Amino acid sequence: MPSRQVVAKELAEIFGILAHADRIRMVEELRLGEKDVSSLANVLGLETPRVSQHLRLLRMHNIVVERREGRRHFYHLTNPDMAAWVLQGLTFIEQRMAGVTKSNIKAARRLWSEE
Amino acid sequence: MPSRQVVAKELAEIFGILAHADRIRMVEELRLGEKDVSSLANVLGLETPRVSQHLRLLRMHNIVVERREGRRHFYHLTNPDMAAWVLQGLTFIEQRMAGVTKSNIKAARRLWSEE
DNA sequence: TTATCACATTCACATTTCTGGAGATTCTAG
DNA sequence: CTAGAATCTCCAGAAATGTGAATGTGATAA
Repeated sequence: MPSRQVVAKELAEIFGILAHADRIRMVEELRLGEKDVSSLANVLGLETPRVSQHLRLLRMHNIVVERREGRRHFYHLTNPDMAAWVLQGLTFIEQRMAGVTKSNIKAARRLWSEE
Repeated sequence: MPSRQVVAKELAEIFGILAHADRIRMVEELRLGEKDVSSLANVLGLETPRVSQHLRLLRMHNIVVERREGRRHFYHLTNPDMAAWVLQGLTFIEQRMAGVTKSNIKAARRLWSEE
């Protein structure tokens, strides 16, 4: 198969994994460093099983890395730059403006850019 | 709904639309300017109905813009920067290396970076 | 050691969404 | 009207989602 097709397929897979609001928020929550499952669940307002399943997917695709400490499982981004890259995608929703106010975008950009 | 959730949902939608190898290749094919449906179909080795379907999706989400000239429909990227952004995603598959050789990635990067 | 709690993962299942192919339909130029 | 170009419709098979229940593990106490 031509390299373009192979690579496009891989890219599509990455996009597919990030094609979920919960997982996007997880990537952004992990932008500054590791968090354990229950903190994530708490911050995102989700049940632990769901968070765990999302993490499994992210882990299987090497987007996050797990570190165990006692009974807690900490996760961090394999490549912290990914959070910024995802955030850059906001550039392309500003123009569609479909039900998304600019203020919402600004707010999110601000929140996910804080150190 | 908190702005972060709203924005994450929108971002997820963009990612979802790009989560298809054909559509990624289309975005890259359009990086330098407009093309009509049959040229796209030809370049990508797909049937026109399928290309048209993909374009419909991209159009509905303002990722591409249509321009008609006679019986031909030309499409171009709403924001040409998107092609570069998508290409940047390659950064994150280089580390996974799951069945994708580095040479494939380099080749694709080269091809989709040509002017 | 055993019992128990806390944290996390996995399983099973109903539901939803995505996909891709074939054919019908619309639209336009000549 | 005719032919070519592109789009739309329909549907069965595949994949992703979400929820609750069940199962693992590590720490802690008796």
